[in-house]
Amino acid sequence: MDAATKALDSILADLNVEQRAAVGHGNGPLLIVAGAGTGKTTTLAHRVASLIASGVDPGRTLLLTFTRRSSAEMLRRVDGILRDLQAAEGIDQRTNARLSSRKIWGGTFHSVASRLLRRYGKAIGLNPEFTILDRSDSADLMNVLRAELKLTDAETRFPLKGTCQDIYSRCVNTQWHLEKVLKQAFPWCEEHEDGLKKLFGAYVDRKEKQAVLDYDDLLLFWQALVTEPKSAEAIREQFDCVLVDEYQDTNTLQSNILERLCPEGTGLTVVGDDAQSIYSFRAATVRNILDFPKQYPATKVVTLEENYRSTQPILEATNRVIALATERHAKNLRTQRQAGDRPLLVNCRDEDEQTDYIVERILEHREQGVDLKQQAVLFRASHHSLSLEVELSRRNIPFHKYGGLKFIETAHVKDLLAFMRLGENPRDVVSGLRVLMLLPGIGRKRAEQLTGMLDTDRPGFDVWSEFSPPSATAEFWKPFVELMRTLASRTGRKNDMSAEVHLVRKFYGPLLERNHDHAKARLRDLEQLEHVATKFPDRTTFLTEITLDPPTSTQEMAGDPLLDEDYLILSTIHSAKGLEWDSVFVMHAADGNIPSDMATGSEADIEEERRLFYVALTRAKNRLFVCFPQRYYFHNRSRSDAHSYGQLTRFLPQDVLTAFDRRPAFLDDGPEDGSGVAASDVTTADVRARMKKMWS
DNA sequence: TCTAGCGGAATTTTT
DNA sequence: TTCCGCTAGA
Repeated sequence: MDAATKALDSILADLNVEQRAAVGHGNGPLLIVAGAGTGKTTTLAHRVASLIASGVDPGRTLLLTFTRRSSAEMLRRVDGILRDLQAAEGIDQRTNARLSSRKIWGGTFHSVASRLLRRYGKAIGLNPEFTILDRSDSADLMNVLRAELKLTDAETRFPLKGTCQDIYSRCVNTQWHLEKVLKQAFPWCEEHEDGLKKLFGAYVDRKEKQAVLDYDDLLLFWQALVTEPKSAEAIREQFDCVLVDEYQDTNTLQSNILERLCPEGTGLTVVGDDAQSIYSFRAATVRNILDFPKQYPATKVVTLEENYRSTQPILEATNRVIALATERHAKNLRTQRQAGDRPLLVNCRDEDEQTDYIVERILEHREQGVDLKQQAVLFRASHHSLSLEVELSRRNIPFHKYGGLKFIETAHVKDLLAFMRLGENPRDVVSGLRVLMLLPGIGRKRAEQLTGMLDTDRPGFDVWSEFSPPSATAEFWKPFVELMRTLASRTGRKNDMSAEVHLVRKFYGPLLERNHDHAKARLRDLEQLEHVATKFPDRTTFLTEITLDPPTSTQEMAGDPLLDEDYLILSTIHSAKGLEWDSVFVMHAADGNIPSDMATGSEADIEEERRLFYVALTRAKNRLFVCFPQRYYFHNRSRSDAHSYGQLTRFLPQDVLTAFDRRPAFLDDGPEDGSGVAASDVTTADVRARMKKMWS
């Protein structure tokens, strides 16, 4: 055995048998079915590291992850392993920089697509200077076209812009015909099939004219790139190994790209857990992972069942929850960590009591030495945490919130970015219209006229100097055109991005105060954006990254976080995927919230909500709390105490509940005997709730 | 042609 | 409660 092999062995020593099998597997297609907390990241990182150590060129390795955050984490782990390896081999890293993850192509499907398209796009006739529309931009464009095509007659109630966007996106990502998509997912829009066809045709044309791509285009054109024989070969040539994390959340289009990238599955590794598939609303299909072995008959399947995260009592509960799912790769998670508290189902009288309970427990844990950072509160929908946020602020408990409305989606940030996008790509009419309509005196008509003037091949914004603005616009017009010319002149250069944001901010600030409430807070946001911009080398990178990978929490924008700072985590369950904490609180575990009322249309929807609940529970290492408010007040609670009774989530039926301890939030509080409420949940509340349902 | 104001509708998860 | 689209008046 030579030194290198020995070193590799010592690195693998910490892994279990299955993990080692996955890491050491050869070049054939590999499916790693990794249950929650079974060391999926560790395994994948070791596989990447060992590939590199065995001579695979990192620059020819493609690592596709679900978020930028997980990509960074994965590469960090790979580097750590490689460093250990070199130390074990006795190689000084400074003299041998060969083993490094630096050149790996890592990122999300979308960000990798954007890189590839900027490099090879020409081969399929794509202008590599494209700018990217986010979801709401693309809905705005739909809206413009909807009006142009006169599809908006009040009588027919044509679908709203967001719905049009959803339908279009689903067609692209499922690769189904419009008719089938409408029938399956949007039956109430079926009568508009012809109009939608017209709309989508126009949408495709317009995007081409404007040199803009939406999220779906990034994947669609990547697919084209690997289908077109000439470019396909170049791209396939580029990669020896392709590894995909969170495979259960990929869609048909993505699996199709992989198939063309790795014919027969050669060099392809996918990792995932069908029990954690929670993105079907984005056209992800759990079939991808379930059918992978059929798609690539040579597939080796490795199943990881040894859980390193949670205690046995927690695992007992989560196993029971997922056992009720209808179809899945068989798995039964086990752990060596026998000791620990049983998970707790906490009956709260109402939302306020839920908030109080969570806050008190969290503080108590901190007293016991568990950092806030090691505790998380999870919820189905972003707004579920609002009252908790208020209480945390009141008590001066710092927290970071993940998921929900992002900083980047707020009107003022979108406004500011629109200036820069227009500077980058004067053909980007959506940004053009947005920016122009900010100016007083300019509405839809004049904005359209002005963007039309840019349609010529004459570069820059000179034509706008010839425009004589209405009197309301007069004072803004000259500085505006000046600003746009400056921005245009900076295109394609390495630039100080914060200076550029500053330039726009100076012009836009006064307009913001005219157009929006809470101007002060919004202006502060823009200052933060200016600060963040310093990190980017040029405008193209800045705009691309901020659209494809927006900051996940508002606090993340506030510059470098202090490492020693401690804060509580609040997160939507979706955004909590792949993460773990010592203590986890799942709040609002009532039917209607989990599963969400919005997602109980079909059997498949409900199954996905079940998996979502499962994902939430499996984030916990040592302590798990499921909170359930029994009473929900109606919105104007100051005027009346009208309320309805919630029912415990249907994902915790009696035989699953045996794995939980049950307890009221506060034992000796309130007029009623609290323990009575806790002992049985079949009370008049249920009867009344059922009666209410009959009439609603 | 723009904008303010009114009434009705919707209300999740995200690259 | 907020957001969207439409209408009427400037």
